[in-house]
Amino acid sequence: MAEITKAVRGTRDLLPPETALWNHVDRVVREIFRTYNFQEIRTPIFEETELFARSVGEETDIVSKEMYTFDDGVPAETLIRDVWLSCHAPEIAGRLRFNERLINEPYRQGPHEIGFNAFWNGRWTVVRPRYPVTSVDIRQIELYANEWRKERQEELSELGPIAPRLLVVTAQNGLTPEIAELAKSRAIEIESLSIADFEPPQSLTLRPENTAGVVRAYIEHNLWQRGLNKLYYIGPQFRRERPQKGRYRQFYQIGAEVIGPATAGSESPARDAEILELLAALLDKLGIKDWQLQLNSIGCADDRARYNEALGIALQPVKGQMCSDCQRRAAVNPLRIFDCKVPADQPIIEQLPRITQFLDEPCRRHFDEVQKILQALGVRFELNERLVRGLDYYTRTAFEFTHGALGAQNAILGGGRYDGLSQALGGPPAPGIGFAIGEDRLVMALGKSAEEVLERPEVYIAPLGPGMNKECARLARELRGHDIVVELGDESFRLKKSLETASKLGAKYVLIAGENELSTGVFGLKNLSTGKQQAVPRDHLLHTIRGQNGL
RNA sequence: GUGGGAGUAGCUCAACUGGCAGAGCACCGGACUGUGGCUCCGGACGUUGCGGGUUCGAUUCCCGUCUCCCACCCCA
Repeated sequence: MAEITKAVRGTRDLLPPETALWNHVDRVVREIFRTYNFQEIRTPIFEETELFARSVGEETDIVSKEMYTFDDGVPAETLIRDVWLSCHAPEIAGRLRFNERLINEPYRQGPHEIGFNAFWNGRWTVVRPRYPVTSVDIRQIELYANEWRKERQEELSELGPIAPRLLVVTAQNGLTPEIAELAKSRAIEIESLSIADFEPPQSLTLRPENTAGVVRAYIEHNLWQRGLNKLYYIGPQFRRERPQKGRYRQFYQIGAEVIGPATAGSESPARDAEILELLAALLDKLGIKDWQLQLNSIGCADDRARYNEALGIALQPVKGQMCSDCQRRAAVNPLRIFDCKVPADQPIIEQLPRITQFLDEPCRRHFDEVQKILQALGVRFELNERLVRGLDYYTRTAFEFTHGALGAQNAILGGGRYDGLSQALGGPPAPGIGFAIGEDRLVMALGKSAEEVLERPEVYIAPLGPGMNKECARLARELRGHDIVVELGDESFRLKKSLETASKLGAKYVLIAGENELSTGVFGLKNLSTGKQQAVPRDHLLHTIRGQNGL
């Protein structure tokens, strides 16, 4: 068996000391959220596929090709116990498609659908027939069955002989007289199942982002009854895309959502400004310099509809001169044309209408107000009329924070308002605004080394000689109980080795504990940076270590 | 999914047009039996990403494949 020695593509291990950096970020982030009165929410790491299709948008790349989706219900480890021949009526073929890899085109043909069913671990699953079958011909069924069995002789022989049977499944729970007659004439045993025996599995997806999950939870737990909800999350997300700088298939996001009934102020521009100011404060507190806030409004759904139409008309005469990507975008998602980096296209793009020209009065006022508050707060921003958002649920305010050190993937976080999302998912009206920070990229932008935030042991205890481990364990327990970081050596180590190790670990003190010290009750405490050593009675150890911490 | 670059010791990297796979750092031990950093001496360290081909001989050339990096597509 091949050894598994590598993390799968696009995933990675976060190792110490780098994890210290991540913990540092988490700590700072939680502290900021605390002062803005946000509370943590933790949603499941997978949800029903439908949730993401409905919120993120069926047509987005995320949903159409970048999600980790799987069917719940077909056991990964299966054991063939019995093999059946089957034919089922076409109207239930859809219900049988619980394993896409096993069923495909051949099932779509003919008046009846024919295949082999295997009873695996107490569940029915379907084995793809090798040829399209166009009619119920028992002779044909037998032929396929024999071929199939021949191919799998080795696995099947361990299971003993298999009785050929005909499995009939129909929507009405029963055999058609035609099939019954055929089976009888061939002396084949018949088992009849109803459609209810084939429960379609649930399609699940590893979350590609967390806003959908939060809004789902908001609806599920009637969170609107609390008024305004200010929620944050930190956790892994999953996207099946080609790895690149700062882009992993399991990546981490820090995000927050402000959501609630409009009467609770959730629709107010004050919320937008508060979120943006929070982010500015957060980046500053993390010591990230040189960030830029790009701001735009993409209006409400109506504005966007009118704008899309105008954009389409404006593109009509000029799109032929644009790059092939843009021609494709013009057809699929015209807004994305503004992402184009091809120099030759830029003059054309400059001439296109801008979404800001199409904002209705409330949207315009909202956007103006956001800007005014930001100015009052001294948060610097740049209007970027070309900033558009890819996900379906966004409305009005859209923003990104970018950072120079991140290569082509220069966005460190992004977000915006999503006033219609709750209703799109079947919930109550609940305007909201949120953002998500790519934590992998945030850590990259920190410009700080893990060593700077790594906590070093304060005391290294060096037991000297046989029998000293016991006493030193006691000492360690005592010090740790007083919140002192202690590393413990071993009585077999020579003192030289202990000192070396302690020095490498960056410990402040070495506590020397040999037989002499034990009998006199006075221990050697050596300061590794000054090289000075003093004799400290056991009762004073804690006090001495504490007292010198500041030095 | 597409294009380009790269993969050699734990890390950073050498190895000429194909000829015994190396250095620095790190690691372990000793000099020094209870006093670190400096120094000296010694030690361990590899399926050259994986698989195939050409060759007397492949880290080197060819093909395939995997992974990483950079960019595209796209995106919080």
